[in-house]
Order: sequence, then C-alpha cells, then structure tokens
Amino acid sequence: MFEIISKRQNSRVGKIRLKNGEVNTPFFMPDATRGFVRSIDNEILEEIGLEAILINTYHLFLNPGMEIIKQAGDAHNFMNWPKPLLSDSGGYQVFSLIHKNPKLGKITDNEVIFRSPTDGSKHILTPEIAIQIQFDLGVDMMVCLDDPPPNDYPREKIAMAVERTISWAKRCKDEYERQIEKRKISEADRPLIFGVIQGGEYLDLRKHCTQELVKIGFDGYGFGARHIDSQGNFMEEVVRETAKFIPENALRFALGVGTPEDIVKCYGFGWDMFDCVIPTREGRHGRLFLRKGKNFTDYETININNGKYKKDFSSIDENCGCMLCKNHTKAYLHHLFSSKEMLGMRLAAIHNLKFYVDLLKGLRG
RNA sequence: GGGUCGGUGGCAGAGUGGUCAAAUGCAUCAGACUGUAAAUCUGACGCCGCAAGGCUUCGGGGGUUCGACUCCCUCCCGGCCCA
Repeated sequence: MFEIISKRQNSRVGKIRLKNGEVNTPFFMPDATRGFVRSIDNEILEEIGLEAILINTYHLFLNPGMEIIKQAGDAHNFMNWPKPLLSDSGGYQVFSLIHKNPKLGKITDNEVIFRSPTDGSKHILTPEIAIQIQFDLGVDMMVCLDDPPPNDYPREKIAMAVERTISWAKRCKDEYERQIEKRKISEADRPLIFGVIQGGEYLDLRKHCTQELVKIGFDGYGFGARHIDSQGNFMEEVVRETAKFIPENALRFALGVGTPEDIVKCYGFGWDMFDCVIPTREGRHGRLFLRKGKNFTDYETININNGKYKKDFSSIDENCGCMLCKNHTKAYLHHLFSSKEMLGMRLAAIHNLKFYVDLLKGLRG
C-alpha cells in the first residue's frame, strides 16, 4: 500500500495506493472537518492538485449524523469527493473541546462524553464507536481515538494520557479487525489505520508510546497533540527523534502540521503526511503566503487587511497561477476584505492551499 | 417672525453637577491563529510619555459652583411645528 520510491537521509518520497486512488508522499491535506473545506468546492480542490482531504469523525457524527451519510452511501458520495479521504477520529476534539474547557465533556478510561457546545446535548465516543463510524464514512485512511493532553500538563498527566491512548489504540485495532471481517473487506480495499503517538514534550514517553503502538501494529503512526511547546516553539528534537522510533515501511503522519517551515522540517525528519487549518483559516483572516522566488521554501506572509495595500496595484504572487494571482491585485483583494466580501476569504484560502500544494510538490522533487 | 427639540471624540450615539479623556457600535491601525466551537479572537485608537503621570477637550463666549459634557445667560448652527 505504501511504497517508498526514493530516500535521502531521513526523508523519503513515495506513493500510497488506496481504495479510492493513489496519493504521492509527502502530501498535505486541507481540513474538511465538517465535510467541506470552508468556502472551497471540491472541483477547485482537485484543480489545485490536492490528492486527499481530511474529514472529522466527531463533527460528521454530530452533523449531519451517520444516518444521512449512510443514506448517501458514504462520505465520498455525500461530499462528491471520489478521491482518497482520511478521517480524524475525534481525538483532537478531546483536546480542543474537553481539555481546554472541562465543561464541554468528560474523559474516562472507557469513553469520552462530549457535551455539544451549541445545544448541550451529550455524545459518547468510545474507541470502538470511533472506528465503526470511520468504516461507515468509507474513508481510505482512519485514525485511532486518542487522548491528546495540552503540552503544559504535568508529566504524570501526560503519562496517563499515553497509557490511555495505548489502551484505546488496542481497542481500535481489535474493532478494526472485527469490522474488516464483518464487512468482508479485501486486503486491496481495506482502509489504512493510524495509531497516534502521545507523550507531550517528553521524548522517553513518546518513545514508549511509539513502541507500544508498534507492538499493536498499524499502517501508519501519527505525531499527536501539538508539535509546538507551550511557548509556541517547534519541538524540533522530539518530532525528529520520534520519527526514528517508527518502522521505515510505515507512514508517518504529522497531525496538524503546520506552518510551511514546520512541514519542511518534518519532511526532513521523515514525516510523510500533513494536515492543518493554517492555509484556509489564515487565508480567511487575510494572511497570504507568498513565494519570494521560484523556491517555495523561501516565502513571506502578508496581511492583506493592512492599510498599506489599499493602493498597491501590484500582483499578489507572480510565481503563483491560482485564480487570485492570475486575475487580481493586492489593492483589489484588500478591498474585498475591507468590504467583508466572502469572495476575498475564498480567494485567499484557495491561494494559500495552492501554495501548500506547490510546496509539497517541491519537496517531492 | 413665534414656538420647540437639539448641537459630544473620524462617523453614529450614550452620558444630564463630581466615580468622565467621556459607555457602546462602526471606521481606522496593528497583532494572533498549527489533527477547525475560528468570515474568529486580542490590543491600540485626544496630545506628550516605556511607565507612573501630566496637559487640552463635549458648537462659540460669558456666568453660577469647591467642582460643569451636565445648571443659567447670550450668540452661532440644525431639525420639526405654527404663521
């Protein structure tokens, strides 16, 4: 399923063959958390050159709910995205909702109880349910439910989260095998399954977690929680060394990574897969990633909201061929943003995604 | 001409004797955003100062008062009503 085509030091270029198509590694997936990349149609995502996108178990489970998705067939049919999909397990919501705001739910060794921030309703996710949902979504790659604690938690709490993540990973793998058998899925069509490595900033915990997950056995391993420390600095050593604990023939997924420079660094350390909200969210907020030359790793960012762009009729990024750069000036994009016109946010998000796609293409060589 | 209501910071608009350099919204100027509770959030926004603090403000002028954006007089300007 995963084939390494070339290697250089720790990094590698490869190809994954999945039920719904091939994906060249390293690659970046935009987050279509609720079944859509905000403001951007799938047709444009394909046109930009994206080969896979990420959807979220928790969010789709809540809305529209699995009944609707099953009626449509699966998530590919529902979204009309025939190419590979990866679903995140809802583990990140354990972090972003509950760890950050305990009122929004409760984590026990057995399950996660979410309280919907919008209507207060209760939703339970167990490792088994998370896997069942992901089979119903019909994705090409799925992720085990995990417990990602904030990096500034004390060591003993991080260690607890590691043990919980390992035990949930085992339950996920068991459920995965049950589902494969029950649904009579062939080896060629089976979705890949990823374990998630926790351990915060502690390399020994990361190592222990990885080793235990490898014992269970997964197609790929994700670097979980956050790859930046509580001060916002890239955890270079932990991210670099953790990659080395993962078997070479397994995929290495740097979850939630990241800025272009973080992605480039992670790639150098041997990570193959990335996803992040940065290009779309920051685009919507007016931040644009611009190449400084032909070399995509040399870039700068601008905030198109800044007053200095009001009369700047220069092109946005001469080295980009996206619909924004082909057709419009900085002054015009500034005007769209100051008018709060959604077209501006949309064009900026499209541009940033194109920047990411090209960056990854550049890494592949 | 008579009556009446009103004139507050870039705009809109609170405030009606001290707690007011003056609510709030908008605009403006910046910043943040990393497996999406995010078209969101944060800060600045009279002048000087890093700050403590100081200085000058609520149409103009004059007055009452320990103290006025708030009360009185007058002038200017605007809305509405009557002639």
